[in-house]
Parts: sequence; structure tokens; C-alpha cells
Amino acid sequence: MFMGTSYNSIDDKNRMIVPSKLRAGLGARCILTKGLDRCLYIYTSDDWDKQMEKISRLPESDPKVRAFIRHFCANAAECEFDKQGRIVIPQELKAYAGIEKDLVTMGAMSKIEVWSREVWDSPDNESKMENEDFAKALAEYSF
Amino acid sequence: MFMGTSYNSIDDKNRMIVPSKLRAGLGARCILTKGLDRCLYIYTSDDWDKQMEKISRLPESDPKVRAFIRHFCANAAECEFDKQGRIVIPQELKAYAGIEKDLVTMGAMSKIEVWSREVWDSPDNESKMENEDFAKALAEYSF
DNA sequence: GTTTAAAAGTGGTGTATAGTGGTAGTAATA
DNA sequence: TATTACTACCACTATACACCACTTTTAAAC
Repeated sequence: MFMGTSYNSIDDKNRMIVPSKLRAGLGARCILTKGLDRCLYIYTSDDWDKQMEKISRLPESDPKVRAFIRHFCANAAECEFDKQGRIVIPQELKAYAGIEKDLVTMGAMSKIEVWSREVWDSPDNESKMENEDFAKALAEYSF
Repeated sequence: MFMGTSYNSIDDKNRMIVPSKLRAGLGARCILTKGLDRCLYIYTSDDWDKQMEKISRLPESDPKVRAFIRHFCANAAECEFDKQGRIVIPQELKAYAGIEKDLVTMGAMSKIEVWSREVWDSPDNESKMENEDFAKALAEYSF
């Protein structure tokens, strides 16, 4: 179960550190791909396979499903860590997430999310939850 | 069932004591996360796992669910006790709770709450209830 | 009430490692 | 063959962690 937040940066060779606590939950390699809401997802190999399994059961006759498959799979990259625990982010993914220099890496249950610091901190980022909404959500899901 | 209140402090390495009576109810590790009303929650591993289990069943297609997962996981830290029974509070959580030096730690049923002493004692802390309001609230829930 | 002992809490120091930057080597392309 | 891009490796620094020593509080016995 991935959790916690880290603030790091990407260097001019497009290398990013996967924070050691999160890295411990991945094996020798991982899958990096486009996520929802302008961030990137990192999956374990096993979890990726499960996701693919799920997706393969969706009806391909639906254009939206086809678009989703493209979004999700076409840009997936299998990444290996270097000795310092870094992976290389492909140009396409870097651009999609609006990454320039600063990153926010956070555990999100079964996967890891990678955000551009600017995008994450942006006022129009609706993925950040305010406290009251959180309280409501907690109540809604009976916590 | 956690109960009782303790007054302690955090040192310059962001370490806080979990009072021994409360600590006894946690295992070797615990989960520290953002709570409501500007305090932090400490959960047992078991309790946390149960909540995660629940959350994992929610539909990720809903943006609100995604935001909820982010808020819930990104602000959570798995903590281990050192030989003195201390845990380290991540910067982010320390800032959220407005913790500088003095702490209030209290048992609150299934979880433990950690407050900044200043925030807890503050006149605009609405979590402290006057006796009459308390009675009214109880009546409302037909207690 | 005083003394003693044990447990709980606080503070500091040294070492390992996570994270960052850079360099050299290899492969691909022109 | 020369140039560029990519990959793997190496070295340094700052931080975090684990350990140790001390103080304070609590409890108990005399």
C-alpha cells in the first residue's frame, strides 16, 4: 500500500528519484504511464497486469473505451531503476504532466502518482480536497 | 479503546512521544495522518487497513473519489517507534496541525488525536465544547 | 513521610543512506 | 568518421535514523 508525499525534482536528463519508501514497494522495475487529472501513474508489474486484465474486459466497440485504452496503454513505459533509484521519464509523459523541474510524488493506495509541482499547487487543481469536503466524504463513506 | 490526555513536546528532529498508555494499544507501528479540525490522527495498522479496504472498493472513475484517495493516502505516514517510544512527524503534517513545540495527545475511541497545544487552547477552537452546548448536541442525537 | 527503584520522557551524537550532480562509456545516426 | 543521444557508473552532501546517556516522574516499600 503506497502512501506519503515527497517533493523532488527532475534533472536535465529526465531522471527522477522514486522516493525510497515508495520504491521499496516496487520490484526491480515498474510501469510508468499517463494517469487521470494530468498526472502520471506508477504501477508495480503485478498491478499493471491486473489493470490490463480489467481493461481487456471493456467493450472495444465503444469509442470512449478505445480512447481510454490508447491513453492508458500507448504511453506506458517499463522502467528500470538505476543504482540511485531513479527512472527516466519519456518526453511524451513529461509533457502531458506539465513537468518542468519540480515534482510531487505521492502514494495513492495501489499506485504512485507523479505531479508537476506547479500543476499540483495550481489553484484550479480540483484534485486537491479541502477540509470540509474531506469531512463530508468521510461521513459519506461512513468513517 | 484509547482514552486520556497527555501534554508533551516535539523536539527539533520532529520526534514526539506517544504516551505509554496509548502506545500500549498500538502495535509495533501505527499510521499518522491529517485529521479534521487541524489535528492529527493516529490509527492502529489494523484499523487503517480496514479503511483502505473500504476505500479500494469505491469507483475510481468518480473525480471525488480520486481526490478523496489522494487526500487520505498522500497525507498518511506509516510510523515506527524508536526505543523510547517516539515517532517522527513529517513536515507537512506538523505544519498542518500548527505544531511548534508543545503537544496535546488524547485518546478518542478507536484513534488517537494529536493537537498543537496553542491550537487546542486557542479561544477559537470550536472542538472544545461548553457544557450547555454539549448537552444540547447530545439531545439532538437522542443520547 | 522519606527513600529507593523502576519506568517514562528528553536530548544529543555518530553513522548509514537517500538524493543530487556529474562523468565516462556505448550505441545510434548522419 | 564525427556527432549526438542515451545509459550506466561513480562521487559527494545533507538528511534521517538508530543508538546511547541523562533527567524527570511515578510508584512502592519501609
